[in-house]
Amino acid sequence: MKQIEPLEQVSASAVLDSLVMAGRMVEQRVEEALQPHGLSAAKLSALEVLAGAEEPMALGVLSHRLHCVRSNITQLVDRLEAEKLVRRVPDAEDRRSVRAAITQEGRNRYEAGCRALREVQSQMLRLLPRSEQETLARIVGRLLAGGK
Amino acid sequence: MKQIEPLEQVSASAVLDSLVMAGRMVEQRVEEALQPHGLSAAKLSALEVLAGAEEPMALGVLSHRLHCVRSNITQLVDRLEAEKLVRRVPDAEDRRSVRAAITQEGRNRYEAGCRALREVQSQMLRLLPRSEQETLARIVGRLLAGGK
DNA sequence: CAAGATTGACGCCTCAATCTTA
DNA sequence: TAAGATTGAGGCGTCAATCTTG
Repeated sequence: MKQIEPLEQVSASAVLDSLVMAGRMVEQRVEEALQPHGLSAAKLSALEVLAGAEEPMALGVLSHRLHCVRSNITQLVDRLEAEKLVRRVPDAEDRRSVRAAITQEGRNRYEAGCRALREVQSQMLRLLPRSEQETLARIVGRLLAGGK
Repeated sequence: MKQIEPLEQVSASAVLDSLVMAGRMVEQRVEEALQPHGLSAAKLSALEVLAGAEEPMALGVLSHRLHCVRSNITQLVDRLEAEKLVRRVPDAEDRRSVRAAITQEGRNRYEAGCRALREVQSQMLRLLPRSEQETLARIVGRLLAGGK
């Protein structure tokens, strides 16, 4: 007879691997949904913050809001500016600072991107009954809370 | 009185956002654990496949195993070769093909990386009781199965 | 000096174009 | 022609070094 195997270790890492794969799958689907609109998740996030702001926002502030490093924003805004979705405006009060202002074209693209995003999101959520969505949110929330 | 708000849409996207964040958190922790050993998740995965193979493996085969594109492997193997963890060897049978062979140094680093990986994995899994690990695996599995 | 932003270099991923061999 | 791999360009992220301004 075959010995019972100690599956804990292997199945344990499988949970985390699946979690990572699922996260990537969601990201992938979002990127695909945004692509026809000439947007990416990174660009949409930046536009979302800028669209919700009252005035042009300093790049340092934007980097905090997007949980990334300053130099990342420099390049992201470079790309957004090249597509005329955002404009760099000087800050009169602090001449070290550069602010990003969303353009009308930026707002339009942002709205279109949002619709595509909501579409693909509800499509994915249809894969899970409401109760499992709540369970997933709870478990993943605990994981995030525990993660340093 | 304030109207009851339709929270379904916002809370729905929050589940997916949390899922993506959790996946990234796991990846982040793995990268941090591997960094002291001069490894990344991408490098470790490649070494894992090569260490488990009987003979040097064609780069095209490796790219299939790692679910990525050929040119990605070209560069990944470039970096692994620069660190002497892998060697490119010509294929006598098909001179178009290049095979990657793991070196002894590669095997040593792979073993060290594996230990660090298991360590950080069990550390993260301690955040969830066994029953929730199983629930998470089931739900995430359904999501992965449904994702095209 | 410290805080803004930028630059350059790199990791890791993609795609399109190219080169060599089957 | 098609199948191997590579190259070049670009997106998105990091870090270290630099430049300007406070």
